[in-house]
Amino acid sequence: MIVKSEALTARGKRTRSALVQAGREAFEEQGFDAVRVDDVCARAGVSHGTFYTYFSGKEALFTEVTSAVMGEMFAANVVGSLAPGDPRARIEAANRLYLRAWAANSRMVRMLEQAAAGDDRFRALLLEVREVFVRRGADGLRRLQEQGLADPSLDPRLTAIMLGGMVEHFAHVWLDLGEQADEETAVALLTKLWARAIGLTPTSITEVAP
Amino acid sequence: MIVKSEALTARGKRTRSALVQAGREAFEEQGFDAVRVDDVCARAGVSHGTFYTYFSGKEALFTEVTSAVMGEMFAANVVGSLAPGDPRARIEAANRLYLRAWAANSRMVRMLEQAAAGDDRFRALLLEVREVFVRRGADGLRRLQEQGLADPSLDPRLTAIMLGGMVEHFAHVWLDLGEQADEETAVALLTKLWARAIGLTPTSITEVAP
Amino acid sequence: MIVKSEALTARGKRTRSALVQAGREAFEEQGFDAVRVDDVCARAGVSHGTFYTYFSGKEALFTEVTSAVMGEMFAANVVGSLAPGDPRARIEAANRLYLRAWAANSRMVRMLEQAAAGDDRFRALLLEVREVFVRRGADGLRRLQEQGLADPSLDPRLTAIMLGGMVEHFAHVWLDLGEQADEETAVALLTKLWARAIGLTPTSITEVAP
Amino acid sequence: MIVKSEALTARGKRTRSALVQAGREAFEEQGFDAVRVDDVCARAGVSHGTFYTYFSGKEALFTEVTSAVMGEMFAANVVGSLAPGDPRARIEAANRLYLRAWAANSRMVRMLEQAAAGDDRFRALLLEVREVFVRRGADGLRRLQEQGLADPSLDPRLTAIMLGGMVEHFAHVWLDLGEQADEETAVALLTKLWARAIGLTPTSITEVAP
DNA sequence: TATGAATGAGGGTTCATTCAT
DNA sequence: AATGAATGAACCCTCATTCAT
Repeated sequence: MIVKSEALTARGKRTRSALVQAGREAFEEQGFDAVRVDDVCARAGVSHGTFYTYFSGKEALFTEVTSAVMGEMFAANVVGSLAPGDPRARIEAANRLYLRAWAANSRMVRMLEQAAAGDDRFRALLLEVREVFVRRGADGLRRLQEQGLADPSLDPRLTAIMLGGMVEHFAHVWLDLGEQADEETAVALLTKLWARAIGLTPTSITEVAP
Repeated sequence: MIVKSEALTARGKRTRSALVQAGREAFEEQGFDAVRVDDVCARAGVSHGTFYTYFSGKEALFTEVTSAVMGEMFAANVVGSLAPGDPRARIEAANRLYLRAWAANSRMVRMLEQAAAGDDRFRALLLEVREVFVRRGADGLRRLQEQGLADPSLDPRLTAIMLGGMVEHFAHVWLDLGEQADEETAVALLTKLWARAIGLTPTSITEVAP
Repeated sequence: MIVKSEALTARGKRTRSALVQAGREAFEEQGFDAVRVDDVCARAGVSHGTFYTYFSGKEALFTEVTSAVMGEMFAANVVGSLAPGDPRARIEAANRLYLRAWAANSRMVRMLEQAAAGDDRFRALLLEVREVFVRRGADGLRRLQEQGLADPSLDPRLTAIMLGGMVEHFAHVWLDLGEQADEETAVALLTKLWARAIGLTPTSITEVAP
Repeated sequence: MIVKSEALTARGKRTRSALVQAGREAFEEQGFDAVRVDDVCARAGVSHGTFYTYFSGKEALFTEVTSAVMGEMFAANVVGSLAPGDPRARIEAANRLYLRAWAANSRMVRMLEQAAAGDDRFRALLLEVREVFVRRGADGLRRLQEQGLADPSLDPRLTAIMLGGMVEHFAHVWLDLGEQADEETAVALLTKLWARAIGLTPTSITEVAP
């Protein structure tokens, strides 16, 4: 008797999203295996019987939570694509957004990575999200190459994976492992390294924003 | 009545290392939580009871295994430091060694990352290993800066973290997530990106370091 | 707030009998323990809560259903008693009716047997129904004995139990366990065995019916 | 880590058979569904964890118990076939043995009937046992027919099913439903009914086999 | 040393029943 | 009358660990 989001009374919707929220917090704090269904229920303030009204089990909740997080990551990426300006500014904006998306979702993505090691469905979800970021990075580089602003000999996909990985990995070290750094410094350095790595030609008069 | 490596009969040593080996395989394939002590014993061809002759529990075995892996990572790093040649060649050699070290230990390091999220002792071990790599990268960069071969404005530590992360993360994407690439191409590109990112001045005549 | 059959709106009556019908089907297909109240409600097209408007619980529904079935068995028996004719024809008619009553109710009677093993109320109901059949059989035999048509040394009750059991059991083997046989052959053989077993004297000129 | 009968230490064998014995008692008293694994463990005097050392679950225990019971039924039948003497004496001996086999196993056979309704594996086991009895009865009748001692027009299989069913069913009514009767009377009546039903010719001089 | 039987805390899940709407 | 969300007792099962042999 599992109930989906649709066709729920207001009360049901409230309970369901309380469980999703509680689940997200629990997974982030403890990891998939360490989370007990009862923990989630206690956080959400419902009995454990109620849990099974909405989800078939712990894994189903996890799927729901990760999907939501991945959705946020997608959204962050879309917003980022609106950034205008000269190439360097765009790279900087992208890096900043990327770092912030990670700041919000880092733990859950790591949980997903963990889950992906043992379950192909999670693996597929992970690869799907990753692909969006890779493609966006590769497209950006290709455009610069076409405009003669970046080294045309670089393989766009592989380069995007490597430099994107640099940002993603730094976010992890920074946020999860406690490496000290402030956002401004980090974004500036990431941008400098990225720009130079692709051989970005400084547009003759690089008027920096005031 | 746990027995350490020292003071063991030959038979005891054999049993113990069979358990460590079996444990490593099991952890790599299934992850810490999914591994049951029985799995390890079955792999090692030993009865359950025997396990506790050598280890106080599953966690103790994990500690032992991760320590061994970290030791291999250290060793790889040390070997890498012997590489001679011009800066570019040294960076290339380091990247190649790094990728290979990951090829051998990627899964266990990820397990350690996972364990680090919930246990401070594992966290400390992880940070310790990471520090070795970071320091080596930072030292290398500082030397180049002193020789006037790299951009002196770069923060050595932060830059080493970022570029080292690029390599580490690529190894993960390549080996664990199945991104297609051959080692030569990957090493060449990583090296090119790394070198350009730090503003490496192409040394006209490759004077080997003293 | 359980509502009985009397004093119900038309709508209420419809809902109630939908539940009884759904319950009978469910019990026949799955057995008492395997049936969940939700199954019954789903079959009846009613929400869980509504069930308890009409029945105090699963057992109450079961009681209702079995009572109905037992009623049908009684009715079958009554109809059978109207059969006229010579003794052999009456025995044949009774056997045929008995087999047919089982064809319609076999599963539910078995459920009742099952329930009777653990609950004295069901046991009493079962014995009550059985008694009707036994008594009818014993009375029939006694009449034949008084008429000098059957072996007077037979204990009427015990004989009725044994020969009646033969018919009942055959019905079970035939219908529930899938033994191949057609009704005509079965009824003829049961009648022959029964008649001979009680030492039925062939009435010299048996033709009664017009 | 389920352990079969073979390859067990003496202690293991003791524990295992204690569980089987406890299981049999529990199933007989309460029926499959009502039995809790913990009940069985308590009866056997072991912790519930131990149960799973020997059986994969409740159903596996039930399979084991029913197999044992069916084995006893087989054995009873084999012993019965040794009975010598004139036809009437043989029928009487068979009926007595049959009643006694039921006295010992009645409850478990009913459990099996119950289980057979929902599980084809149990159904197959039930049919297999039943077939042995049917075949034995049919063979006996056929031999009498060939010797000119019984009505040759009777279908041996169907007749055996019906008369065998009479005995089986009486056993149930007698033992499970509490119908009052003593064994001697019951066996004598069953034998008389059976013999007359098949038209057994009284052998003038009852020569017992040497 | 090695064995494997025994233990029991701990966790996931089901489902009859209650109750506010 | 009907609904369906919420409850929690009751069960099944796993597995790390202990211990007698």
